[in-house]
Amino acid sequence: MFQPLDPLLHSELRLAIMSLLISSDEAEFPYIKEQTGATAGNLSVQVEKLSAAGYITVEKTFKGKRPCTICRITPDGLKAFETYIEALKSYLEVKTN
Amino acid sequence: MFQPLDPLLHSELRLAIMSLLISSDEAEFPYIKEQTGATAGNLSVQVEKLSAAGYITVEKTFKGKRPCTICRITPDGLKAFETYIEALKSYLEVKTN
DNA sequence: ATAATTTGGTTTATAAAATAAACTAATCTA
DNA sequence: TAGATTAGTTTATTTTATAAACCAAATTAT
Repeated sequence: MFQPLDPLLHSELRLAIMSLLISSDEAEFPYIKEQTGATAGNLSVQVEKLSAAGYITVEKTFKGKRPCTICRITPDGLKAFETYIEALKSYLEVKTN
Repeated sequence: MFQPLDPLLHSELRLAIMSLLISSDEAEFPYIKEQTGATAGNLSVQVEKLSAAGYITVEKTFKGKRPCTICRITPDGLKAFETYIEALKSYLEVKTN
């Protein structure tokens, strides 16, 4: 009937992060922060969770002299996102039986 | 960019309850319990939250001698559900800009 | 008849999650 | 060189989800 919703993706901020990374393939921490309106602390925690799950990679590099954290979606992350959307449909479609 | 997701609906169980009520317009507590696979306790709590928000009504009646709790969606609930789906789309569509 | 079981829940306690506040460290600017 | 800004992380707090424990009535078995 209802397919389970991946709890890692069923979160407003983490879903927004994944959505951004699907669209832009790679994004810097401050950009994600600006686009999502999240606080840096919250974003840091959620990025770490997605990274720990293998849904995104986090590269810590430099942009000139300043630190620069770049996030990218992984194939696993893309797969999980697609599965999540499919699962969501089981909640959104009107059942006829 | 991203539209906020009504936290009352952005919950696996509450979303399932709302989904059932949209499809069947009216449903008994044990039926919802069976369809969602939720425990009675969890279901009771989430039904109460939806009821407190005015998204559903809860009628406590009897079926023969046994108590019977009937849930129905309200116009407000339907509206909120539709708004939630629209908001979700802002996370699921691939952005081109 | 009464003891055990089932039905239909509610209340309460616990575990997990989201979020913000506080903090660190380096760089830029006045 | 003092203050402000950037780029985050860590930690504490609040909120939420969930299950366990509980209650009451009805049904079934002994």
